[in-house]
Amino acid sequence: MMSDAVTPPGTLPMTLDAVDRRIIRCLLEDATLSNNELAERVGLTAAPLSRRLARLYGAGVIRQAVVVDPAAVGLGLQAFAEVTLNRTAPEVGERFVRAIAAMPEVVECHTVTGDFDFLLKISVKDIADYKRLIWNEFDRLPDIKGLRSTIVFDTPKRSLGTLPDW
Amino acid sequence: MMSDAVTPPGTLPMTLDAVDRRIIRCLLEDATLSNNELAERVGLTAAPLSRRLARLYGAGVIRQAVVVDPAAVGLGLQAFAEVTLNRTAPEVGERFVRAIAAMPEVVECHTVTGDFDFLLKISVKDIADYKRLIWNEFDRLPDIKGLRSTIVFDTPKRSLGTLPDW
DNA sequence: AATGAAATGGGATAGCT
DNA sequence: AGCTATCCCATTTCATT
Repeated sequence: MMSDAVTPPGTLPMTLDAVDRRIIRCLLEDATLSNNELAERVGLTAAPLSRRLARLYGAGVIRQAVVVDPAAVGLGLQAFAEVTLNRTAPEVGERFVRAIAAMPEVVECHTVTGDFDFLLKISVKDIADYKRLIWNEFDRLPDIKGLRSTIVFDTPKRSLGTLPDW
Repeated sequence: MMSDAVTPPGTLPMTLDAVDRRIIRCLLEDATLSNNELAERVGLTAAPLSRRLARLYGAGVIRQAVVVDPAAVGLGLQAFAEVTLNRTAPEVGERFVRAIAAMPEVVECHTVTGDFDFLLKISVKDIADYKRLIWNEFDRLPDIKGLRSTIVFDTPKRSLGTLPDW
């Protein structure tokens, strides 16, 4: 099979071969693997593996992260908010993005197609905290035409990364 | 201020003090920090920091992860799908969860309040790939009453973890 | 009980074949 | 890519407050 040349953001195009993909797969399954364990699993020795890893990290294909368990730090409630703006001018959207950038409760902000403009993912302590966020923070923002909240019960599936079926 | 006792999933309750929180904050900002750098930033030496880290990882408060840049591996399209089921029996939902668990394109699945049952986050190559997923995979599933797609233009904010304003 | 200093052990990486 | 050697980093032990 051919290796597709792909372009990480802000970097040069990079070609991933089958070994690179196996490396990524293994790391997605277990990010705590040592280079020796990882090398063994992908059928390599430590040195070339180390070089490949450096390439992948350097090109921005993968990056290390530390994930916090929300409940463990007192964030018991997740929600999605569909936001519609009065888009009278181009800078309305940019102002909104700047505003939510300053709100730590807003964990993700996507601009989307459809009958709303932004889909936000929000992480707060509890329902009271969510009410405070909506009433005291969002309702202060200008140009918000509509906001629909969807509370998360639970999350039966979450995979930090995915790969096409190579 | 008091340290709240919190309960990571499947583990014993754990108390996080101010130093723990600073550690977590620093790691969220930069997961590649060495223990020495991290120790310096939180005002500790390497030894006690190492112990605190072991505690945090052991209790499941934080965990290491490797994040893949979707575009870099050929996944150029993100979407959200709001799914409504014919919930005639309790096992309908469970069957659905099992089905989407086998679909690598479904990166997240949340059960939610509101006028749909599941919110899915989906990561695919392009629009053609998305059509294939919806038409060939989802439309084969029984009990799906409705599905509304929302395509992501871009993601102006994404923070892998958040902390309450301690 | 938790910190800091020092030593030890292991893993990651660079040079070479 | 593999082997080897080096170096750096993480961790453990111990003394200390």
